[in-house]
Amino acid sequence: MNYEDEFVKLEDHLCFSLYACSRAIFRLYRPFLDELNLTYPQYLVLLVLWERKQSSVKELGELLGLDSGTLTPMLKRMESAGLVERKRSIEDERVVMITITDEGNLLKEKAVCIPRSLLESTGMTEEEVITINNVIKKLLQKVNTASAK
Amino acid sequence: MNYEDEFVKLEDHLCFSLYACSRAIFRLYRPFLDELNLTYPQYLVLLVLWERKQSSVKELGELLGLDSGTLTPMLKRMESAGLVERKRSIEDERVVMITITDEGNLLKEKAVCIPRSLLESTGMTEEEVITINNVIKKLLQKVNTASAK
DNA sequence: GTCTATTTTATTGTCAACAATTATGTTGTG
DNA sequence: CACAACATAATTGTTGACAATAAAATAGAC
Repeated sequence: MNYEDEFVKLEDHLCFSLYACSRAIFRLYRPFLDELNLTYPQYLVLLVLWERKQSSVKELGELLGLDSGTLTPMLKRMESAGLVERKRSIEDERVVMITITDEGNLLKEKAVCIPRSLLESTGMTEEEVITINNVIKKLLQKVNTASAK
Repeated sequence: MNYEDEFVKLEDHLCFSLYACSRAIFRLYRPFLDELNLTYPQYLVLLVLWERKQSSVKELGELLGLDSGTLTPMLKRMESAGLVERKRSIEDERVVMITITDEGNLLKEKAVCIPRSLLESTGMTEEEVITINNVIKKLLQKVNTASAK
């Protein structure tokens, strides 16, 4: 059977499955993140900053695959929530450095249990998740290679 | 090694991989969909309507996992683009039926080659894609079961 | 050193996602 | 019938994505 003979059904589009699945997991995260007053993308920014304390907007964008049109307003919201600081670099005034605050660091303690809670609520094993993640990471690489051309 | 010992890095979060991958594939679709003046979510709506000609907003929402706050404005945009019609059902005036127009149907011919083009640009085989899709579909089911509780 | 090209962030505008609420209509129970 | 419970869409407000553009600073070429 050929891809084009019968135009594929919704559920047979890999992109749709990924899109639906990503949003479905967002929904699982929400109750946990609500307690920390975080959105999922904000949580991702903190994941980066918990590791490295500081990052330029550009680096964040590269890591998360987001551009300044997304990050700038988001980081400003996080700044007014007291989670991060935004300061222009002195060496190069084009770059804006994002630094995590003490308050932002405190959230790490509360957030550290979230992945495990979610794991349990789906009834999956750690190994399963790692296996699937490896599949997706490989796919992501292929897609990124394709779009770079 | 335990999940919580070292708080996992960005790329080890399955949710992040899915989220990043979904957006990366959106980017691959964009040039093709731009030619049809469609966004990816609009393309998904059409995928449904190319199969069944007609659907209520509620059904669309269940199939796509989107609520009326997302669908209503989107369907209105598609209506003013001439792709669909919105009409309240006579039997039950609460439901709004979405019907595809001739113009909307015409797009199917142009869209039918998109999945294959994307496949080729990633250099993946049809089997690979189907395999990954099955993994994601299974994951989606587990996640949806978890959030239903 | 000056001019041009490049880098980096910010801004603007459009479209999506979704929670919370409202409006309207239907169904079920007494 | 009347009234409550429920179902369906629409609306409103907030946050994200991202293209396109602008603004500012730096680096490179000559």
